[in-house]
Order: sequence, then C-alpha cells, then structure tokens
Amino acid sequence: MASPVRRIAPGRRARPPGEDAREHLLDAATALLSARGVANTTIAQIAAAAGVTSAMVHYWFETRERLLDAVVDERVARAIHEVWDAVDPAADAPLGQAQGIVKRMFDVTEQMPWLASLWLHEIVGEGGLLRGRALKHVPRKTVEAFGRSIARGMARGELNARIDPQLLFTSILALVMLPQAAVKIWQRLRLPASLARANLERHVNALLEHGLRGDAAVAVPTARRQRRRAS
Amino acid sequence: MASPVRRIAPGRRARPPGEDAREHLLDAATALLSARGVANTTIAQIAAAAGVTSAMVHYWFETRERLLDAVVDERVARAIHEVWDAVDPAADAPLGQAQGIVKRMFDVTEQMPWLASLWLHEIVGEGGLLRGRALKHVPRKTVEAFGRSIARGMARGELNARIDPQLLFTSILALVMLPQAAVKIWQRLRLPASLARANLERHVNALLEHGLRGDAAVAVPTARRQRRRAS
Amino acid sequence: MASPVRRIAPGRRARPPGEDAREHLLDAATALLSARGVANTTIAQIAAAAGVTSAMVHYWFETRERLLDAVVDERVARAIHEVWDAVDPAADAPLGQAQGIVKRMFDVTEQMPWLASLWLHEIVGEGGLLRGRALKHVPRKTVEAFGRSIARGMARGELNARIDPQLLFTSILALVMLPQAAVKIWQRLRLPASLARANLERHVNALLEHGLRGDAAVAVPTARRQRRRAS
Amino acid sequence: MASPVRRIAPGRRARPPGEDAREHLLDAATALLSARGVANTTIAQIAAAAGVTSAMVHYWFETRERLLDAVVDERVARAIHEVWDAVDPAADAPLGQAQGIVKRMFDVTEQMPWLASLWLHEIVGEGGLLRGRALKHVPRKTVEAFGRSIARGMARGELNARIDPQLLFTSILALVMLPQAAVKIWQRLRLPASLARANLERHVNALLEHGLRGDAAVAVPTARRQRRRAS
DNA sequence: TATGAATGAGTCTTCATTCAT
DNA sequence: CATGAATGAAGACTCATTCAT
Repeated sequence: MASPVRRIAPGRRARPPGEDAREHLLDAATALLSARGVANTTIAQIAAAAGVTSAMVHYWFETRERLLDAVVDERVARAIHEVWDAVDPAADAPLGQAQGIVKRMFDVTEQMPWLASLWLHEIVGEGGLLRGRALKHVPRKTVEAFGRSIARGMARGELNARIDPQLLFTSILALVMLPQAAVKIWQRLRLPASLARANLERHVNALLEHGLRGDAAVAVPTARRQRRRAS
Repeated sequence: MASPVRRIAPGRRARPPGEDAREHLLDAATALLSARGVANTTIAQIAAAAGVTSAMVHYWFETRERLLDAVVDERVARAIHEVWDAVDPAADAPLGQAQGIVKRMFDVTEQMPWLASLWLHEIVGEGGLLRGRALKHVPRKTVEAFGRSIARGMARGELNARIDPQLLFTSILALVMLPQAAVKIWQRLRLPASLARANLERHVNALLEHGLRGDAAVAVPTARRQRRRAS
Repeated sequence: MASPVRRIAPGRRARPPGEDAREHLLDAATALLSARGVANTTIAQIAAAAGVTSAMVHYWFETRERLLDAVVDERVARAIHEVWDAVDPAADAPLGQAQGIVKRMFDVTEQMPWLASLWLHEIVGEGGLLRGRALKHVPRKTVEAFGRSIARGMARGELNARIDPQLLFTSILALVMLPQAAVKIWQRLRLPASLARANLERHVNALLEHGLRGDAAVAVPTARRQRRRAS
Repeated sequence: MASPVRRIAPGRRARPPGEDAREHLLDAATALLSARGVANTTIAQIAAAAGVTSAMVHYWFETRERLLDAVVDERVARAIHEVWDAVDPAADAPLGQAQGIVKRMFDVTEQMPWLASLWLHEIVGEGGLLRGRALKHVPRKTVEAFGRSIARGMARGELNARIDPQLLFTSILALVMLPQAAVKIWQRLRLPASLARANLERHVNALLEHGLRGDAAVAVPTARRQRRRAS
C-alpha cells in the first residue's frame, strides 16, 4: 500500500496534468508561510512542500517578493472579499451586520485554515511582512460604513453606549481569529473541543451579542425576544 | 586607513554610562524583536540599535538562541507574572477576577509597549518563535483555576451561560492585545484617539462586562435594572 | 490558463519565412554576442532576439559551446578569409599589400558591423572567449609571408627602418578596428562624422602611408620630392 | 623551500599586518578582471586569488558592483590621470604632446600590466562593463584641447593634412594598447621580443612620427633635422 | 520543428559566530 | 569590555540543459 517510488526524470511531470502547477505551489506557499511565518520560510521549503525544486518556484513566480504578492492577491484578498462583500454599507441593522461578519469570518477560516495565523502574524502590526500588500484589498469605504452603522445604532440607544464603534471590527477580528491562530494548522485533528468551530462560534457570539447590546438589551428588546419573554 | 563598508548605521543612542550594558542590550533586543519580528531581526541590527558591535552581543549572550532565552526569561516572563501573580486561585469572584486581569494587562502593555506585538507575533500560534520559551512561564495552575472560577460563576447563574470558560482568557487576551499590537510601537505619538489606553480600556470592559454577564444581568440584576424592568 | 513569469521579452523580429531558421539564429547570436560580450549573453537572450524559445537554440546548436563554434566557423572565419585570401604571399609590394589589407578590413567591417567589437572583446587578448576558436582560421602562413614582405621592403630601403614587420599587422588591425568597436553596433545612425567610413579610412591610410614610408619617402622619392631635394 | 602550510583558523589573520587587506583584494580583483574579463570573473575566483573567502570580498566591498566601482575609481582612474594630467591644454606643440602621451601610456602600462586588457575589453565599446564608470574619469576638456592643438598644427602646415584630429587620440590608444592587450598579463616572461616595451615603443613612435608629419616633414623641417641633413 | 515545464549546478549575498588584539 | 577581521553555512536567484508532448 506504500506509494511507489516515482523516479522523476528532469523535464518529466510528476503531478497529474489536470492540476495546475502554479496553484499547487501557491497552496503550498500559503500553508507554509502561515505555519512558519513569512520571514522564517525559505523558497526551498515551499518548493519541497510542493514536491518540486526551488528553481521551479522562481520559474512560476520570478522572485520571493512576487510570490508573496501572489499569495496576498490570489488567496488573502479572496478571504477579505468573502467577509466584506456581503456587507450592505447602507443598511441600518448594526447587530445583524456584526453577526453576519462573524459568521462569514468563521466560514472563511473554515475553508482557509491558514488564514487566522497568517493574518495575525503577517498582516496585523507594523512588523507584518504582508501588511502593505493586504491592506490594499480591504474595502475601506465599507469598513467605515460599518463603523458608522454601529454609531447610529448607539445613537438610537440600541447598542451599548460604552463601546467604540471604530474599535468594534478589530475586537471582532480578535475574538474570532486569535484563538484559531493558536493551533489550527498542523494539528487540526485532536483539537481541544473548545476550539471546534461550533463551540468557539457560540462563545464569540455570546460575548458579542450581550457585549454589544449592553443595558440596551432590556430597554429595546427585539420582537423575537419579546415574544419568548412573554411566554 | 581603509575601512570596510558597513551595512547598518552605527547605533544612535549610546548607552548612558550608569546603565548596565547587558540590560541595555536586552532592551534594544526586545524592542527590535517586537517591532521587526524575531526571524526578521539580525544580531547586527540589535547591536547597532544599542550602539555596539555584534561581537558584543555575543560577548554578553553567547548565541542568538540564548539571547532569545534572555529576552523571554528576563522581560516577557515579568509581564506574565505581573498579570497572573495577583490572581487568587481560590477566589470566587469571576467577574472581578476577569476585570482585574484586564486591568493588569493594560498596565503591563503600558509599561512595556513592545509586549502586545511580540506576544501576538511570536508567542501565539505554532509559528511563534518564542512560543515554547514563553509558555514555560505561564502559571498553568492559576490559569486553570481562573477557568474553574468562571465555570462556577456560570453554574451559579451569575454569568452568561453560553460562553466557554476555557476560551475566556484567550478572548480577553485578544481584546486587549490585538488592537495594541496593530500600531503601538513606532508611532506611539499621533495615535488615533480610539487606541489611547483610556478609550480602548473602556471599550473592552464594556464588551466584556455585558458579554460575560449576558442574560444573567437580568437574573441577578442591579438595583437600577430591576427598577426598569418593573416598569 | 496560468503562465509563468517570463524574464525576457519575446522576440521582436519574427523570422521572415524565406530565411533559414538556423542562419537567422546565428545572425541574432552573432549580433548579440558582439554587442553584449560572450560571457554576458545568455541563450535565452539570443533566443528572444530571434523570436524563439531557448529550447530551439538547443535544438539547432545542441550546446552553448557549439553555438559559439558555429558563430566563429560560419561568421568570423568568413571575415578572416575575406581579408587574407586576396594577399599574394609571394608578391613584393609591401605598401600596396598593406593598403589592400586595410581596404578589405574596411569592406568587411562595413558588411559585418558586429565584427570589430567581437574581435576586440573576444579574440584579442587572453581573456577572449573566442580566441582559440578564431585563431585556427587565421592563415598563419600568409600572415608570416606578409611580415617577410614588409621586412624585404625595409631591407630595400623602401620602408621606414624603425618599424617592426612583425608588429605591423597588429597595428593595422588596431587602427582600423578599435575606433569602430567603440560605437558601431547599436547607434549606427547619427554616428559622429569622424567615424564615418570615408573619414576613418582616409585617416588610417594617411597615418600608415607616411608612417610606413618614413624617411624612406625621401630616400626613394617620387618625382616631386626628388625635384625639391635637387634644389 | 616549499612554503609551510598555514592552517588559518577563522578570525586569524594570514597576511602580514602591515599590508592592507583591502588593497590586496583590489589588486587581485584588478588583475583577474583584466585577465578573464569582468563578466567571466566570479567573486569566489577573486577571493581565491587573494587567499580569502568570498565573504571577505563582501566584507570589504559590499557588492560586486561596488567592487567594480572601486577598481575603476582607485585603479583605472589613476592610469587615466597619469596619462592626461601632464598635458598642457594651452600648449602649441602637437607632435611633442602626442609623443608625450605615447610615452606616458607606455609608462603606465608598464606599471599596470593589467591596464591594456581591461581597457580594451571593458571600457572600449558599448558592451564594456566598466565603460560608464571609467568615462567619468576622462578629462574631457583636456582631450578636446589636445584635438584642437592637433588641428592648429595642421592648419599651420606642420602636420599631415589628411589625418583627422578627433581620431588621433583613438589611433594612439589603439597602437599602444592593442598589442599589449594581446599577451601581457600571464605570460610576461617569454614574451616574443617584438612585444618588449622598447621594441613596441620604437615601432609605434616610428609610425606616428612619420604618419603625423606626412609630407609636411619635408616642407617644414625642424632645425635639428636640417642640420643633420646638411652634414 | 517547436515549446513549456522541470532541474542541477553555480553565483551573489547574508549572517551568526569566532578569535587575536 | 570591546572591536575588526575572518569564516562556513545557508538563502535567493540564474542559467544551460533536458524531455514529453
């Protein structure tokens, strides 16, 4: 059952032709950069993980820098859009918007297990080696609109008056991403139960829902709740 | 007469004579490792930042690995103890304990502006290059005791039933550290107001207080709340 | 869909269909090797200049070394023969022979604008990467015969007694080739007037004619000269 | 008599302390670059020739490009100045000036046996890898003044009317340098007699003296010559 | 013929580390 | 304490060459 040793002569292809070599490399690169950190990952390691030589990485991406560009533009950017594109900048349902963002963040980190780690290590913070590259893809307008939507909710008395609308997105990001950055990648099996998505998602939602509503929870109850409570 | 070309500008701040050379180096190392990331920082850069040659770094710390040891043992460990030593493992005041942890985290990041970034980049997550070193200093017993204290609070109905006691500390860490990791170090001046400690601390406390209490806020209400409900 | 990043711009001039592919490549190679120097020219650059892939260069020439062989054997050799084949080893008209060589050198550099540069950079001198290959094509016998013809002319008192017959050919080569090596290839248009063939040829002939005759111009004078002396 | 094997521990110095390591490297580099051509010489070869590792070359010169800068600025430039600094731009003795230039060129190539080859391969011609660097050191004003001095000599009827004053310097360079570029460096011993300085110098002077004067030699004889002739 | 994908060997450059002084 | 000179090992990148298609 051991896989047969393949002797790969130079110029012979190892991967099935249907699979795209460039995508394969990009996958390997993304996973490794996330797991080891950008500065701590060599081209040779990426190549080895993809089963090719480092010369191949240069064949497809020219330089290390352009490989990083490609990782951000073709992988990280997708994640950012997945989270933000569904946000309606004009909507006036701050709690629902926030919950939608949380849900999509969980969706996206489930599909892209490398995301949380890469985001925390290489995008957040000055030292982040992908920071500049990634920030270009964040839809600034939408993020700001979300902040204003929260602010309006606070003005209407629907939301906890002590939170800061500008900080909220960062807090959500922190609550969702940081715990996942801790362990996800290599040991996805045998995860402590508390890190399973369902559990983590419930926890974060619980914190946020009440944290966001604050005293307002009582003052301006939603219809559903009111019904329940009435029963 | 001839002199080799030097890559790294000679250190700007010469060591004040009174200060201990080793401590001075450790300060420079900690700040630089935090700002640039461990894998992205060379001994020569640290030496230059401290105004000495890299040979001196070796004189004081022998190898790069031992320098990292020292940074963790003599700087990071201090931060960890500052946060945890005041926690009484036997106490049964979960909300107060959590608020105490938050407060001390803010205290400690204020004293050590390099902490948030270093923690997020190099301690959280597999790739963290200081992870193993730092985790040895975390008082596991106390952390677990805090978790159990939260759990008891939930059992008594004082706390939001949907949070996960094991995840709470991570959530606190995330809420306090991540926003500070984003910008702190180099541009401490001209910080957007929302990142000023007072504002950030209020925001985090607002989220946590209500998030932690949840519906329990109703079950074990304060006087004010009760009055409202009565209406 | 994916395509690797390419370094070298695809060839501008596609081969005109009538032309032989091998000759076309050889032309591109010769021009590029001359302009950039042998060690500084890659197969890929040559291929791009000819509008093909570097695999095609290997198809036609097998290895880089054999391509260099072909350039010398099929291009440089032609130039050498053009200069020397018309020299009659037995003739006893040294000045005329020299002038013939000069003329044919100008003819040949006019037809092959790459010649001067390639000769100076890659054939003259130890470091010349085509030196060994090219020297095999020089008709040693004829060159030596030319030297002896000069020597006989000196013995007869027809030529400047202070020149060295063995050095003369090198001097001619230098006077004709070096100025042309300086600029010819890429900026053939807008040449400074002094480098135009007519001007350069007159200059070289003027130097050589008188330089070669020397005082002998007086000893074996023309009619006009004799008259003057008689006075 | 064989030199003892020196076991050089890292950090131990091999060369006598009096000698400057940087100069030693520069010497090795200059000689090797001249002998093998710039594009064909690796840093490792230069290092080996100087008896150090290639890391040392980077220690002293940072990059390959800056090493080339240093070779030009600290070696080639010296040669250029040696030839041109003694030229009086205002003088009106064209023949003497030319002869002075020739003499100093021979002097300089005798002191710097690498010069002729380097000049021909790497400075003359488009492809020359040191061209731009070296041309900055040529005293353009003086060169042009020399051209004008020649032109005035021609106008006065002292010089061969058919030469081109602008080309003369190039011709001199060619006559002096090219033959020396052919063989000088590695096989300085066993030189064919014709390449010995004395012989070569006589030959070049013979060509130039008569070539420059041309018919003018008779028409406007110098006093000395007239006396001789009279005897 | 013609090419795209692939590689091994080599080149430049960086860096932690050593050691005589 | 402190440094300058030196190194070996490793990393990014280039290039001639190969081969299935």
